[in-house]
Amino acid sequence: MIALVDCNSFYASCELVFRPYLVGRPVVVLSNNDGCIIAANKEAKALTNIPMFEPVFKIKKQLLEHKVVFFSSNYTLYGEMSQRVINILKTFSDRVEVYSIDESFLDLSDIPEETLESYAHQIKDTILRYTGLPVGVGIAPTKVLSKLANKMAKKRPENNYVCVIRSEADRIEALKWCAVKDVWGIGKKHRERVMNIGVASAYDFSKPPLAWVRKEMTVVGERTWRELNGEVAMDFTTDFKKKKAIGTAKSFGKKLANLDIIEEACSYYVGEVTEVLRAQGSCASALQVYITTNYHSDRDQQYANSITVKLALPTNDTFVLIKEAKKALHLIYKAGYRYKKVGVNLLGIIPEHYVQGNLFELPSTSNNKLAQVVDRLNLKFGKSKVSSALVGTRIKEWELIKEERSPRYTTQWNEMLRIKG
DNA sequence: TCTGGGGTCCTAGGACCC
DNA sequence: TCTGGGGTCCTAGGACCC
Repeated sequence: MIALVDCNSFYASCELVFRPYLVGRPVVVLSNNDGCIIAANKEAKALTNIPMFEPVFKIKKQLLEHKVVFFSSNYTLYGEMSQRVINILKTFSDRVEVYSIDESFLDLSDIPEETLESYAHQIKDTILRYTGLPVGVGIAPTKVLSKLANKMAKKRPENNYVCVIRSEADRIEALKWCAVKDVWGIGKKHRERVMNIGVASAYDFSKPPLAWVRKEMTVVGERTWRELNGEVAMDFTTDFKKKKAIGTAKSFGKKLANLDIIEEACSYYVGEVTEVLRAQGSCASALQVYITTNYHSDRDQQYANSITVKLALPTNDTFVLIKEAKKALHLIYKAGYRYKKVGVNLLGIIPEHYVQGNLFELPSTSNNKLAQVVDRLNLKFGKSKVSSALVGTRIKEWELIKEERSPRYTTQWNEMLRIKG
C-alpha cells in the first residue's frame, strides 16, 4: 500500500505556525512581486469572491473588506519547514518518495493492513505536534488512488484527514465520488476530450477501452487509467532526483528598457541556477536565455525572444556561464521595448565526472576551489551574499517586490521568533 | 501602477548515419 | 521497367503537475 501525505494549504500553514494569533482568520500567500494569490487557508478559500491565482490588484477591495491577512512568499521558510516534515516521514517508512515541496509518497507495504488507518493518524498527529503543520493522509494500492484517497481525506469532514482505499468496494465508491477533473494527471485539455464522450466521474473514466485512452491521451493517460483500475503502473523511487533542467525567470519589480540593467539581472539569475547545478554535482551543456515584455499590457509594444546556445564544453563555472549568457542576451535584446522579465535555463545537464574534454580543451577545473568557497559563504551568510562582479550593483533597480515577507524564522539567527518573558 | 515560478514527460518530425 | 530498411539524436510543442 502507498500513502500520500500532503500538507494542507502548505504556504499559508507555514506562516500560521509562527503567528498563531491569526488562526481562524483568512490568510493568503502571494506570488513573487506580490502579483497573484498562490496559497490560501480554508478560511480564505471559503470567501468565494477571492479566487486563487487572481491578480491581487483586481481584488484588493474584497481582501480589505474581509480583513484578509496577506504574506509575500518566503521560500526559505517553506523549504526548511518542508525538510522537517520529510525527516519525520522517514521515521514512518524506509521508502519515501518526495514528490513536491508539500507532498510525499510512502511505501507502507510492511504495515499490517488492518492497522493502516491508525498508522495514518499517527503520522498526521506526529507532524502536527512536531512542526505545527496540518496534513492529510490518503492510502491505497496505487499512486493515483492514493492521491484520490488524500482528496477524500480532506474533503469529507467525517474522514478527519485520513482515508484508506482497501477493498474493491472502497475503490468503486471513491471513483464514483471523484469528478474526472480532479483525477491526478487529467488536465484541462484531456478533461474536455473525455467529457465529450460522456465521462463525468473518475469511475466513468475507468470504463472506456484502454486502446481509446492510449490513442487520445498517450501513454500518460494509459497509466492513469490502469492505476485507477487498481493496477500499479507508475514507478516508486526513493532516489534523489537530479534535475534535468534548472531555470529561473522572475518578473522585474518594474519594467526595464536598458540592456545593462537587464544584463545584471540575467547574470544574477545565472549565479543562482549555477549554484543549484553545483550542489547536485552536475554540469550544463547548453544555456537558454529569454526576455519578454509585459504580455498583459495593451499599451506596450510586445516582443519576446529566446536563444539556446550549446557550450563548447559542459561546465558549472559561474563566470563562464555569465559570459555566455550575456553574449546570448545581446543577440536577442532589441532596443525600444520595456521588458518585464528575463529568464535563464540550464539544459543538457550531466554529472560533473562525465565531462569530456575535446581536441582543443580540457574540462575546466581552475575555478572549482573558488566556487566551493563562494557556495559555502552563501550557505552560511545568505543567498547571493557573494557573487561575481559581473552581476553588478544595481539590484534595487530590478529586484522583485516583497512587501509583506515574514521573517526567515528557521534559518536566520537574527530573524528568529521572539517570545516575551 | 499592478497579472507567478519551477519543473517533468511524451510525441512527431527533421536531420543524419550505415 | 526497376530506387531500401533500420536506426539515433535533437528540437519544438503539447500536456500536465505543484
